[in-house]
Amino acid sequence: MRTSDYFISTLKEAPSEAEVVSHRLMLRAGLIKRLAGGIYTWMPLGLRVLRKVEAIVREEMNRAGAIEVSMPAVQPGELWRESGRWEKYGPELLRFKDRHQRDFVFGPTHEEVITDIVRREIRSYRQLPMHFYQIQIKFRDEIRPRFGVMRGREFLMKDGYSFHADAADLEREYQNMFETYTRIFTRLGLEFRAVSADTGSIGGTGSHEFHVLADSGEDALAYCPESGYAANVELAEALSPGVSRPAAASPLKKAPTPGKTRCVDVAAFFGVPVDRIVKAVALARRTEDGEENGLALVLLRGDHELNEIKTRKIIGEFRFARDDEITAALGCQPGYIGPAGVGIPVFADRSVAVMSDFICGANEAEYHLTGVNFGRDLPEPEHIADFRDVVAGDPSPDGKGRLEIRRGIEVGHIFQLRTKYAEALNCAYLDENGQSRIMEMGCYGIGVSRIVGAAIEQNNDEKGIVFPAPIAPFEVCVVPMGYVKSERVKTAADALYAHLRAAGFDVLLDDRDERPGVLFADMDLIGIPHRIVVGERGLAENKFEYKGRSDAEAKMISTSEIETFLKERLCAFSPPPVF
RNA sequence: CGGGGCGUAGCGCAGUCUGGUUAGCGCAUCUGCUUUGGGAGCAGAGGGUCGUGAGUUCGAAUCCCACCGCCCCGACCA
Repeated sequence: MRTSDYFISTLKEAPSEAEVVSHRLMLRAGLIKRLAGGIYTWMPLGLRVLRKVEAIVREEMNRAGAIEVSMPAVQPGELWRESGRWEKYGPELLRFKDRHQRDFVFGPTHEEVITDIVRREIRSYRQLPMHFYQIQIKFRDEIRPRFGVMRGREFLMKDGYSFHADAADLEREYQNMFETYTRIFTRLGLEFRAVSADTGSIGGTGSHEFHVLADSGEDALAYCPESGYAANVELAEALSPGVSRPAAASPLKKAPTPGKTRCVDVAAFFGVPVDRIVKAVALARRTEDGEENGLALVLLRGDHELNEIKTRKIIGEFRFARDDEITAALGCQPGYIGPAGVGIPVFADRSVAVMSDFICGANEAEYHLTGVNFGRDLPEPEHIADFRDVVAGDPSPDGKGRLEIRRGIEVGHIFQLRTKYAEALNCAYLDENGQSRIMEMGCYGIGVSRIVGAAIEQNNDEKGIVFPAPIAPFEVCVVPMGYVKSERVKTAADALYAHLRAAGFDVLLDDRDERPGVLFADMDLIGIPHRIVVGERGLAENKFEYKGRSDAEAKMISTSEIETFLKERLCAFSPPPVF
């Protein structure tokens, strides 16, 4: 491609709406344009990247034995009523009516549609297993779209659904997908990690998320370098401290702590580490039917955070209590509440259960208690369990080594659904004995458009994007110094461009009549991994100048050796040409 | 949903508090000349419903009200 025949639209300054680096760079490089909140046009350059990601995903899914289909984005509401998700999905599901006032949704996912197809098409165990996938636009009406295409409302997703006669075969395909995803993210050239994930209310035997590692990621991942354990912090278990509670040594005292409502402030006020503080989190519980079910306190160490998913599993559905509810139940505002003398259930995290002589709120405005001890000053907690997020340095749940924490962007998720949807939609087959049996089901997602944002989030510098070669919009660019002014340079650049194209390279010739600085800046910004400069200087010695996007220095390469040189540098897993 | 901020040319911004010439600056765009190895210089030009609507006023980008849109934070960390 020649830039003169193409469309490149870069900006020196990023629109002020963009906060995270990948979003800013995608706008500056002209990869995307915003149309509405969380809804973006993929401009030609960005589309090339998206298509390259898509091509790798498709190739590996096909290799793994999955079969591509394309299901409608618009789906009848009736099908969602049948699965029960019309009521359960909530406002993220975009619903609308057609001219006959029939309900429709814009699909956020396709379990209903694929299950409907399979229940009609597949009748015999002889036809199983079957794995269908598609790469298609989804819409989820996110509460708060942000970070450009990383949390957009409209996005491109690969979603696959597998159907099996039994759980063992589902397990086999799940493992197949685990390996396939590992291959996909490796080929994409990304630093990633697979972690155990929460299986939520669905249950099932397993779920893994694939995360691109980046400090700005929305998820925290716990992993153990020694044992290989890795899990989303949502899930990672905080083991019981291997110590028993020390005996009480200090008397109970009440101390004024005006204005000290945060644990760190209270700790600083008393001159003790924050892990000597116990904080009480007031939760308003709900029954399964969603009715209010009174307040409860969960006690955490001052340096720990409540894990909502774990808590939900232990005490059931809840929301955080409002200030007025807390005042009504405990007699003071948040900041000074504590477990002593309260008439509501008190739960304690394992790490709190082994504390003695601790500090906590006095349930009286502007006062905390010190030297507090279970058994002596207040009853033992009703329940002791794991309520907190793990932190760096915690022992690994598999008993070997200590955890470290890194942040990640979730780009893939594989899931053993078991029979949840198949049962709701009566998706059954006849087994060897002619008996009707419900199918086992797995689902496997990859956020194709999110990968583009995540890749940039992970790979950029002050000059712009540093695309991994397999997904760069072009593999190599030819940058002539004075294409319009120098006949010699023009001839050499044209010849090199033709030669590289014939050799199968995905090459961009920047033949714009611009100053060199403009060309360099744009090629750096859009992240082309390999650059060849054609100039009078080099040509005088029969040489081109090569520089990798992240190389510090350029090097001179003989014109006759440039093809071999480039071939050695290109990614071994080069995807097939896209256009 | 709650709090905060913003909305002026394609992008980044000033002007708004304290109403008053023809709404301004940088980048980008177009023309000419010069320049040509890291986002050039000079000269000139085009481009504006000042988010929308309704008010106050002799007069509104500026003040009042409503609405729309966008961004950030919060909706655990008591």
